[in-house]
Amino acid sequence: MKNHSISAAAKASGVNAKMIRYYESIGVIPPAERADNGYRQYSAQDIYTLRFVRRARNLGFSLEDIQQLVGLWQNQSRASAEVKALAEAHMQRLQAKIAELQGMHDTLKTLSDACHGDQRPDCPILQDLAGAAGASAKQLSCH
Amino acid sequence: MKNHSISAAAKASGVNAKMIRYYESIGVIPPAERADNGYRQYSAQDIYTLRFVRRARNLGFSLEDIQQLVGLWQNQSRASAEVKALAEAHMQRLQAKIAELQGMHDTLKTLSDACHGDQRPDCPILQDLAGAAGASAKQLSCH
DNA sequence: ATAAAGCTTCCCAAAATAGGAATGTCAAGG
DNA sequence: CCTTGACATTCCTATTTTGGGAAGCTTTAT
Repeated sequence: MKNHSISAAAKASGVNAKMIRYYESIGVIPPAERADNGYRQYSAQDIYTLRFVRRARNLGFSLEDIQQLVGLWQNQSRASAEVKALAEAHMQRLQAKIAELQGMHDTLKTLSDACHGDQRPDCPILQDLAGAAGASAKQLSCH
Repeated sequence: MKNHSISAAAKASGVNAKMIRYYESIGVIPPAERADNGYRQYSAQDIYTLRFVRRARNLGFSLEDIQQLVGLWQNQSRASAEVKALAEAHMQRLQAKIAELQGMHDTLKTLSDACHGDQRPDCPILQDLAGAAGASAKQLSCH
């Protein structure tokens, strides 16, 4: 039964109505059926799919990934190995990103700790960014 | 002496010529002086500034932040406290992002470990994304 | 009947980077 | 002197995801 309006589907799924139309337009979800007046209609199953998309977004999957995942999810005969491979690839991307951010943080921490943080203009953070010689500058140049 | 072309400045600073023009257009760096033929000219000091921008980008500062940092950097009388505050605010953002990504990773790891990853279509990852009841689903709904 | 709310499509914006087109300038070589 | 190639300029377009808004139609409620 396709009896939910787009705003009802939005509320039930947690996906903004604007985003639902966008996801449809780029093919992440199949085009919604239309009522006689042209309004989009959503079934409970459609809303499950939307919730699926939102959860995957919350896990940081790109819409491109999600398009694949939705396809696998709606395909009864898909192999779980495919899904696992997608998940593991995404985990690797997450780990790389985490390591990168951690490196940034550590470098900033070193610089910030060395900065007296008062009214004097002398500041190791800016000195380092300016390319002054020194240990932390070496760290930076490795990026 | 402003005697470097934009491509020379790009090579020396590590900032793409296209990006140099973009940074200038949005005011991250001041407008370059022009030679008689209209070409941009860069001094060694200008190139230092560009390198400064690149390093701050490598540390993940937004161009908005960098615009402030460049201003502070070029201002001889700025207080190091201002710089330190910017750096610490950025460190907090980094930590929050790291925690978020780590949470995503941990959730995916739990799901992936539970997935047998073979030819059978039964897959806990998809089940969870679909909103099936269970511990990991509860985790997800907290996002 | 009229007003409010909801739906439609279409346009525009953000941030940062990249690619290309059209045009102009400079230096070297035939 | 002229051509060629490299480099410069500006302007347009695209990317990704989300959001804001306008104009116009439909439904619902008063």
